[in-house]
Amino acid sequence: MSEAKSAESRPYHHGDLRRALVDAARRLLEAEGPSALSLRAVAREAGVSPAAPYHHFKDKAELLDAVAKEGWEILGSQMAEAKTSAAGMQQLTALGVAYVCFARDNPALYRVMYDAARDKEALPAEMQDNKASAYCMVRDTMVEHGADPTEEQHLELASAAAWCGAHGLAEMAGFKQFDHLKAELGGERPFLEAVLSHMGLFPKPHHGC
Amino acid sequence: MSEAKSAESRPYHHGDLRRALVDAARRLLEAEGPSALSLRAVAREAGVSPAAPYHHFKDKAELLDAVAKEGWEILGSQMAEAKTSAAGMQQLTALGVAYVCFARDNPALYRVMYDAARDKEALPAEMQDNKASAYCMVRDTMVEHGADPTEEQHLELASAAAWCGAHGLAEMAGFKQFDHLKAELGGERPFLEAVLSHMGLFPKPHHGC
DNA sequence: AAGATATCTGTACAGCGCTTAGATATGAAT
DNA sequence: ATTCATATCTAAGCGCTGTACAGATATCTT
Repeated sequence: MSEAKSAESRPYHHGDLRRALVDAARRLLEAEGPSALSLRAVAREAGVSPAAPYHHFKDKAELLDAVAKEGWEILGSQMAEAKTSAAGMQQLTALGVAYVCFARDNPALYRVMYDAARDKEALPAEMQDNKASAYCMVRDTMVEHGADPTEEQHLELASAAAWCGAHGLAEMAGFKQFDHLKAELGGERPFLEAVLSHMGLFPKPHHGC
Repeated sequence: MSEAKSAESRPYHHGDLRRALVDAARRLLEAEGPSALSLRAVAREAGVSPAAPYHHFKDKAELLDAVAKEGWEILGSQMAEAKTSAAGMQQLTALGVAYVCFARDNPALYRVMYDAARDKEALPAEMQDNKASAYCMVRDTMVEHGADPTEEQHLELASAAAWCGAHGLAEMAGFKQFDHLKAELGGERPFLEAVLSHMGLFPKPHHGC
């Protein structure tokens, strides 16, 4: 777990402590969960004093923002990859599956991503970009496959609804209490796809019924 | 804000400190938000020493569990009331609206309710009861209005999907970043109902399309 | 009246986020 | 090469947190 360049001589100036801190944070996050993510623990993991991070981040929240930003980046790229590996209308389903799978496979990171968005008037610019690009992929894919791009309001509504549904499912998928349901429905992927499909969001983004 | 029976003589034994602590916690939660909910602050608000709560709760999490349990209780009763004030298929919509409205009007409490459920193998029995009763209302209402009660799997799926959708929407409704969308769609209720209805969950819980 | 028990206080400890003052290394200008 | 401004780090410390423990005080049982 520990970095610190194996005890001996780390130069006084780290080189790229900012990067090292974000990496340390993600390492801790994966290993110990979100509750272990204290600024001091991150500094420890990176092998520096507890005050060092304050030269690279205004406070703890700003460090977590940097972690969250990388999360949105990864999620975006995974969604993009999922989209190319499907065709036609199923691209939307693929996006939804990719979204929820990401949340399931990186529960701690996923929580940091949304915690960073809570109680904030606006997101830091770079994080907003990464998040928006993931969000727009849903919208764009809807347009590419039948949705009317001139019906702006309906399009926004459909995207928002899809996003809400995916997020809700993503959160529930992380709850142990849903395990019995997942089991009943035969494994996680079927559960996931079943709910997504039942939501009627991804396979049928058009109006009417 | 402060309790403490107005400075002078509170008897050494409180009478019902457990109740007082939960009330103090909910008061703090509403006034200062979830981040202000420290055990010490709750004890202060109730006018007792920082160690006193440990005679009524094993740790902080158990106090929050008690708060969360009351949250599920309130949510359940509000959903029940909403159901009676609607008829036919619209009862499901009413349930969804009531759910999301509760989350919007009690964002801090809503967060405590779900935080208490995170990373737990199983919920404390009483909380589980309150939560399950809210969950079952959705299921029951579906059965009352057209869903086939013998198709157990599909029913579970529909309920789970509805729950996921409502939770996702509830969370998003609490995010400031969605304000512009809400505004565009003309106020919060229309946004809420529009998304719920678009999700196709509540108004049409039956199969097929 | 006396003792067992439940409830509360006081004190303490380690860990937290964050601030400040001072040490050390780097890069630019001379 | 020397000097100096600046960037980056450490050490120490403040007030907060959750929690443990010993002892005080009230209530209950007999």
